[in-house]
Amino acid sequence: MIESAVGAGRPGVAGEKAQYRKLAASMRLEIEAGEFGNNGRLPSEESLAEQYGVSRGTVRNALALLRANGLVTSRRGTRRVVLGTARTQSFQELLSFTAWARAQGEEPGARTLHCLSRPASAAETEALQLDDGAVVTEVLRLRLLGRVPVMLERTVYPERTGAVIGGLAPDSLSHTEVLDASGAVFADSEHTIDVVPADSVDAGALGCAEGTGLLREIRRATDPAGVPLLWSEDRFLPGTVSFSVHNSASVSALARRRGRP
Amino acid sequence: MIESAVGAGRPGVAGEKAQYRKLAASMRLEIEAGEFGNNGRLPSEESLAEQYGVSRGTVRNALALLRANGLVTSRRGTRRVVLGTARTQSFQELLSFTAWARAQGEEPGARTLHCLSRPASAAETEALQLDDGAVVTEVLRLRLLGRVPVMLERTVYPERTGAVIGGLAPDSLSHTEVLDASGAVFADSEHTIDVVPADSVDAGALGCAEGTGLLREIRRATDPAGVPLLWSEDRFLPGTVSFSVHNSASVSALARRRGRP
DNA sequence: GAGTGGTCTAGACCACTAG
DNA sequence: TAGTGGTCTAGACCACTCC
Repeated sequence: MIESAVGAGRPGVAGEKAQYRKLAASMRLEIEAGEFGNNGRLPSEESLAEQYGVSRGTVRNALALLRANGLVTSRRGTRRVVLGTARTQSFQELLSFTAWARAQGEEPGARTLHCLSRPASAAETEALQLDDGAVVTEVLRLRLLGRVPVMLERTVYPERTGAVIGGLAPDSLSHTEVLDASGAVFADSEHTIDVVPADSVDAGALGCAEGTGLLREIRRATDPAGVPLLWSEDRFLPGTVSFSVHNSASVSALARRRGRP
Repeated sequence: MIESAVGAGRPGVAGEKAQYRKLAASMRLEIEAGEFGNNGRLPSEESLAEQYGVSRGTVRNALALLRANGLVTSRRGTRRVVLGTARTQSFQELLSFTAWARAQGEEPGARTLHCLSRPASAAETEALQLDDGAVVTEVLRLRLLGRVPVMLERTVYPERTGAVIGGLAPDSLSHTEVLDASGAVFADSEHTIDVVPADSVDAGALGCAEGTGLLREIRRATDPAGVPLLWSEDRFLPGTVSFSVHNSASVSALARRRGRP
């Protein structure tokens, strides 16, 4: 085949998804529709390739996606098995409380308790990769589902992103969406989860007793170049949310650590 | 190249790792040693391929591993950037409290509070994919680091694995290692994390007040065929451990859920 | 022994970033 | 415009599972 590989590198139109992503989405629907049954076996890679008119490599890319999301197993020697319908959230929903709430069919709410600019602490300088003496914007917000307080959110933005956030109305909902629209691109995030006793601020805002164990999520998000975009500490009332993670022997993104973060 | 692909499918000796895994491990060391600096840029895929004498595909496999573990970014157009040294744990350490504790340089301990066989509840029948009326083995153990109680672990095994566990001495440490040795293979696991108030059993065993918020981790592990191997609920004293997860826009294994699991 | 997924190669074109 | 990662193809051999 001297004149091979003519139609490769398909995504011609900008904004069009890669083939393997479309394939993965399509297979995801089939799996969720119970096409192969629960604990059913998928067709072989080769037959999928033929069926969809793509190469085996593309099929494998698609399956790797489903594998990472915990939808199917994979092992040498036998066909893949359907593990279940692990509905993981989109990256967007994970970063934005607003987007997440809406996807759950709930009404998200926000009440800004304060929003100020100040010099970064040593820890923040480290976490956000700032220069010494840099200024950050700190926003403290109470987040609601319907009218029920659920979470207290303390977010710290570096100067550039902080400037965008600082000018917003105190009742505006999604800061993440605003940043998105301003051109910021969220690419990676690191989440740390533990329990912390409510202090007096937490207790006052969330309406719980001081000392109540709150579910804490610390997030740090970076753009595609690795530049930190925000750092945030969310404290959830017990019983309001839980986090779930899928893990496989081949790729493990979860870690347990000693003590507090 | 008519006589190409002679040396493909390398792993000749059983137990030998794939090339891309070795490559990933090697690059991981270089990154952790600060070879490219923090926020430094990696060599191009092509130059890595040449340097290590492998194809670009193999290099990409290796880099995908590092990417999933949050060590490097990747985007079209520029070289990869070092994100940091996200020391994620091996799958083994994540499943076995004993293995984890030892890797932290701590002395793991276990005290069996009870171990019994009984009919599975409806929820367990569902989670472990059992037949109606199946019997499970439930083990309740207090786990320690040094002499300090840290966690109360309630594990439910289906009949087959339970038979292996049932015959162990009450002070034996790692059930996971025993199962491993018995031929069970852990391939996937699903973890759910939230906060739960200590009940009287928790309080008595862990030495905390009733109602104290405990960090709860619910795990379900399956073998490569998707067969459930165990279900467990661990309750950690506050401040003893935290969990951390890495996430990227391309593959997200973390989800936030409403309410308790 | 047949079938299947895992690994590897070689080569191609494309989209994007940056000088 | 050159360099780089993303996507896709075609083909090969191997390790493993199961009949």
